[in-house]
Amino acid sequence: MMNIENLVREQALRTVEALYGINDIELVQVSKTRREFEGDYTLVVFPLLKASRKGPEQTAQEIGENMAAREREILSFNVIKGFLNLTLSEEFWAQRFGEIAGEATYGFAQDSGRTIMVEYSSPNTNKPLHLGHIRNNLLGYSVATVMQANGHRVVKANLVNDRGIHICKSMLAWQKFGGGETPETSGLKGDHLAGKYYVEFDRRYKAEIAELTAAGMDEEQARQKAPSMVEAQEMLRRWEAGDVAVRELWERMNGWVYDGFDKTYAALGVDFDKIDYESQTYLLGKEIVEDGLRRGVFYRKDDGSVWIDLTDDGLDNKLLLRADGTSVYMTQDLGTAVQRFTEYRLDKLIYVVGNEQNYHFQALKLILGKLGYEWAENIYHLSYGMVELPEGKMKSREGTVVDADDLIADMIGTAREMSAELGKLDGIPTAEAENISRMVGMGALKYFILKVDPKKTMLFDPRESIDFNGNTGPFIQYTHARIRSILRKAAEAEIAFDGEVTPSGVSQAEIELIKLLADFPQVVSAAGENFSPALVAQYAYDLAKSFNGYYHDNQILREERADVRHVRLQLCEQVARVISRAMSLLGIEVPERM
RNA sequence: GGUUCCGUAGCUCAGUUGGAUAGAGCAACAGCCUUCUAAGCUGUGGGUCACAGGUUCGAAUCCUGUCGGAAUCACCA
Repeated sequence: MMNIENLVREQALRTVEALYGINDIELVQVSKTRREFEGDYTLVVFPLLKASRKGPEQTAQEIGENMAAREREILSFNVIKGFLNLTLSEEFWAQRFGEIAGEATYGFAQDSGRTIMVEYSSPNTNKPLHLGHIRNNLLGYSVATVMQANGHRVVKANLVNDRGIHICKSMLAWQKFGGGETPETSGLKGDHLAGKYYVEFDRRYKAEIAELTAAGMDEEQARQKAPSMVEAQEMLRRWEAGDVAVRELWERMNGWVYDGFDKTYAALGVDFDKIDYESQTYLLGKEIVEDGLRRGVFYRKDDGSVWIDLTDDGLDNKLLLRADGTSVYMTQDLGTAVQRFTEYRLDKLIYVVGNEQNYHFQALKLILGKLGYEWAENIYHLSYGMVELPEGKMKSREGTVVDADDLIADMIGTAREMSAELGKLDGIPTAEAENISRMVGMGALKYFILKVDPKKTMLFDPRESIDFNGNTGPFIQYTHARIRSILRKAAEAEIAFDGEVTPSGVSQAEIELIKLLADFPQVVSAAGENFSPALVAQYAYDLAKSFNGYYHDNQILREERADVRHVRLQLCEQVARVISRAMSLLGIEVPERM
């Protein structure tokens, strides 16, 4: 099924070729006609004037007449300034609608044979997830789904940061002040429990620094000499040495955290095909560094540390191996990248990581390129903006973080209250009602996050909370539920509406919706090319919005002309289907009723 | 200071890669439920697209500069 814009474009090309000898498709610009003008597609004639050697109106008129005569899909045309507005026939739209309805996987591309890895989430195991992680997880999951819809094989990867000084801080504080507290004894979710002791560590640590500086030590030194920090570093050394007691504690606490994360992931509806742990991968990359040294891509300083000079590329010198031979973040990222491309024969590796790491990924890509890996260009850093609060950035130390679990519970709670207030779920069994509240609450949250262009910093105001009216997830879900309700009623009344589309039942109002339905495959492909679920979100909203207008102005079940009713019901079914599909790309479920 | 990104209505965001009179939602105001779900629909008001140049038939979009904001430039991850 060719997209209509291209179809019209080719028709226009045939005409201008015959008229003016133009055979450059680049000069043939076709776009959708703006709402305020009559027509479906518009040819911009300005680029053609040089060849036509006539004024804009005259050229447009001439092309219009020729196209209308030549192409049976073109019903009529009008000319405004240099714009040729073309109207396609109702038969054409009816036929296109039939094709859309008949395609089982409408909107989704054929197998591309390409494999794409999407790395996302990648949490630290010392504290619970917050709103920033929510954006990461929803984006990563949605981008992965969009890539699948574009026909690619997708590997969703999570690289858990399960080792390091931050984990030791939680462990140490728990060991000293925890009194044996476990998720079982206190009822606290495991990740929150670890977070509690991370905060406790920080509190003690700060107090120690204050004490030391008061005693005359300078701040930098106090940070290093504070007993808590000394102990935490000692613990990290013992961890690296494989100390049994430390490892046991580490495994125990991380186990609690994973149980907690699993619940949050389940609530968010995200999942992974491959979960790696840095404790397993952090030694990767050392031989790559050796290789780079041999080949003169890297250099060694007198102290033994290894570096690369990226100043010619506008960056700085970058450390790859410490003087003591231990690896840094970059070292292991080089190692994992090589491993992933080799193991999975990846065509693309997408890192969903916040924009605070732009520099790192710029360097990573450059270094891999300099090492001669030609796939380095297939690394893409999907760099998303921070989620800010009205007061500015979230700071865990100042307690201004919006906790993921709290927010999820809030959203579902609000959905529940709102349903009760509106009486929407009266008479529905409790379990189903609860499931609907969950879908709607999560739909509101997910849509709120995903409708924003990933690279932009976005603002979340907890006081105003997330809306359920207007340009929101629930609005779209509501439209779907409403349509499903009509379709249920049609089934009850035993009104059949399958089979061929009858062109006589298609008129302007229907065509407006069919046009939108026809856009869906391009939206999916654009979302893939731009790594932007926001395009899908915007589309779902436009479609729902349009349908609501249509619904308001037109009767469906009560329509008396059988052919018209037939088409309208088919249209309902297809709009519901495409809404549901678009929302599924965002990881948002749509209810049958709400 | 270098690099990257951002600046569109009071607020939150779109703007299909250069096209026509820049669009939604929220908030405000005025309407629409004995009729298929009012979490809906319709209308009103609200803009120097940060600013200044440039490129051209045409610029919110591309280029240059200025101003403002964010991130980053760690032997942290």
